[in-house]
Amino acid sequence: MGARITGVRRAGKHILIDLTADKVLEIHLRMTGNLFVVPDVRFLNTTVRAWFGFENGSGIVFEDPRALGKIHLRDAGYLPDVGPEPDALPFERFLDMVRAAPRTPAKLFLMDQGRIAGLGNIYAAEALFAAKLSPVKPLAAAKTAKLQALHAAMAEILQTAKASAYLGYTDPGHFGEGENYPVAVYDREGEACVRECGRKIKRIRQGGRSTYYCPGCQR
DNA sequence: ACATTATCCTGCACGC
DNA sequence: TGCGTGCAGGATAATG
Repeated sequence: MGARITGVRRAGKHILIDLTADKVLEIHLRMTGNLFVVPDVRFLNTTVRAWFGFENGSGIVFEDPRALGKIHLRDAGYLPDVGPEPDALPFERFLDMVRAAPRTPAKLFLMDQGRIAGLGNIYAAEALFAAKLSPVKPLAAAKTAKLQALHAAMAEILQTAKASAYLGYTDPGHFGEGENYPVAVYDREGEACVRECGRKIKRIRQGGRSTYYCPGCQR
């Protein structure tokens, strides 16, 4: 289309590539999507869903085995409908959000991108475990100390996550090894709680997805 | 107006 | 061995 890239930004899980002609390329990787810079766009594997070629033959490749990712061409000024990220959310404002959702289960509260951006199924579970909070109870019922712990845990977990994706591909078609996010509860059903509280991790369903938590220390 | 469920898609783990 | 089933993820549409 003859456009030039003028900037690259991120809002929550949305990647925003500013282009000339007053356009913005919005890319959401969802679960298995990934972006690569390749030296030659003539050689692409079968899981490549889209590619953007540069004048010299190199390009950006959007690879996504499960094809759940999304790409949209937006007008300049477009902003995805996501709330602030944890590290940009003052605790008092977080408290206001909590009080505004007195009946929403904690896990669903954390996963709503319109409220707070960045926490998916895995990190929401990890944040609640870190703060020793039940995934099914509303946060409004929790003590302030635990909410402070949760507030800090959200930012810390996402910071760690950005440095080492739990389910990232290091190469096209190959799961990353060794750099995975160190999960404490996610996908550990039946295993002993890492806090050695004597209980085993349970799995329940919330909003159609699996929630893992320790019934011993998350209350 | 709210809450739950289905849908998209593919690969893999599982049971028989 | 192979086949069928179900599940995983995020966001949204559709249904209750």
